[in-house]
Amino acid sequence: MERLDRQSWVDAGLAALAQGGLAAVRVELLAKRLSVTKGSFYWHFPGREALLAAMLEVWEQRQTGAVIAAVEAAGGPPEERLARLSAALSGLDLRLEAAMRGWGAADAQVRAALGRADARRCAYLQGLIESAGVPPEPARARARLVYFALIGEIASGAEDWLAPHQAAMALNAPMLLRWP
Amino acid sequence: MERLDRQSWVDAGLAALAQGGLAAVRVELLAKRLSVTKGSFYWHFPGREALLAAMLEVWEQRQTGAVIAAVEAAGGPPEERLARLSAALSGLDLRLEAAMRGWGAADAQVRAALGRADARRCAYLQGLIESAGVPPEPARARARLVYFALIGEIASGAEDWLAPHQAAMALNAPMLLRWP
DNA sequence: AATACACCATACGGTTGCGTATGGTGCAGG
DNA sequence: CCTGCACCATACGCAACCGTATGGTGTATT
Repeated sequence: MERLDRQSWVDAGLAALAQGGLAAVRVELLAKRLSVTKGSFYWHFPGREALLAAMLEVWEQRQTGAVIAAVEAAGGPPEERLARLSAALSGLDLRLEAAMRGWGAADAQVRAALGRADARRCAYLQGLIESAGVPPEPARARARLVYFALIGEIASGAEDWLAPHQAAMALNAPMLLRWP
Repeated sequence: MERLDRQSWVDAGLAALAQGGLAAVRVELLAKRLSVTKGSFYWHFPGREALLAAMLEVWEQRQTGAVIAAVEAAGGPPEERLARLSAALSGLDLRLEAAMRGWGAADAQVRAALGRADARRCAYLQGLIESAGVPPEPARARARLVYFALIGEIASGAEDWLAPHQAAMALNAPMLLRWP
C-alpha cells in the first residue's frame, strides 16, 4: 500500500495537463490514475484550485530554465549551440509547454508566469546571439524570432514538427548569427 | 422577436471559443448570449458536436487566407510587405487563432485543419521571400521561422505582444530578405 | 380564416465532476 | 498493547451541462 504525498498529485496533474489540457485535470481522473480515491486528494489539498496553483508553481521552477539548459547541454560555439537547440529539445516535456499556453488563455496568473518564462528564455538567447558578434538590439529581435518560432511550432499541434524545424534551423542559424 | 439561423450559433460559438477556449462553448451559455433557450439550438443542430464541426468548417473558410490577405493588403515591395505583416494583423481575430491551437491539442480533425492552414500560409510567405531574390530552400526555412514566430506570439498569451513584435520585425526584415 | 411549418419555450432525465462528512486502516511512539 | 495521527475509502449532496420530449407562437400560404 504505497502512500502518496502532495507531490504525487502535482506530477499527475501536470501529466494530465500535458496530455489533454486543463479539462483533463480532474480530481477523480487523477485518483484513478494513482489507484486511489478522492479521499486522498482532499486530504492533501483543500480543492482543485490549490492543485492548479501548485502545478503552476512547480512548472515555473522546473521548466523556466529548460530551454536554457537544453542549449547549454548542447555545448560548442554559438553556431553549434543554436543549430542544435531544436535537437536538444527532445528531452523536454513539450506537450506540457503547449498545454500551458492553452491554460494561459483562460487564466491571468498563468499568463504572468508564461510571460516571465518567455522573458528569461529570450534574454538568454539574445546573449547567445550577441556572443557571435551581433549588437544588442538586432540580437534581441533575432532572439525573439527564434524563440517564438519554437513556441509556435510546439503550439501548432502538428505531430511531426521536430524534423522540419531542425532542417529549417540548420539553414537559418548562419543567417541569425551573422553581422552585418 | 428576432429569429435566429444556423449561422448565428456558429458565430456565437466562435466568439465564445476565442474568449474562453473550448470549455466556454456551451450550449446553454450561447443560448443566454443569444437571448434564447436551448430549444432553438437543438432545432438547428443535432448536438454540440455538430456545432463544433460547423465552427471548424467556417473558420477554415474564413481564416485560412487571413494572413495572406493581411500581407497583400499592406502592399508595396517585399521588404515593406514583410515589415508591415504584423501591422496588418490588427484586423484579424487573433484570439480565435490562439484558441484554435488549444482546441487542436485535444482534437485530431482540428489539428489537420491547422496543418492545412499553416502549410498554405507558409507557402505564401516563402513565395514572398523568394521574390526578394532568396533561393527556394532558404526561403522556405525563413518563411517557417517568420510564420511560427507569429503563431508563437499569438499563442503566448501576452496582452502587449504586438508592439514588441512589430519592433523586432522591422529589425529582422532586412536580414530575412537578404541574399546571400 | 384555417392550416402548415419554422422556430422557440418549458420541463424533465441522465451524467459528470466538485466538494464534504465520516468511518476505516496501518504505523508511530509511549 | 494501545493510543494517536497520517492517510485513505465510502457514500452522499449539489450544481452544471447535455440531450429529449412536447407544447406553444408567429407568419406565410391557400
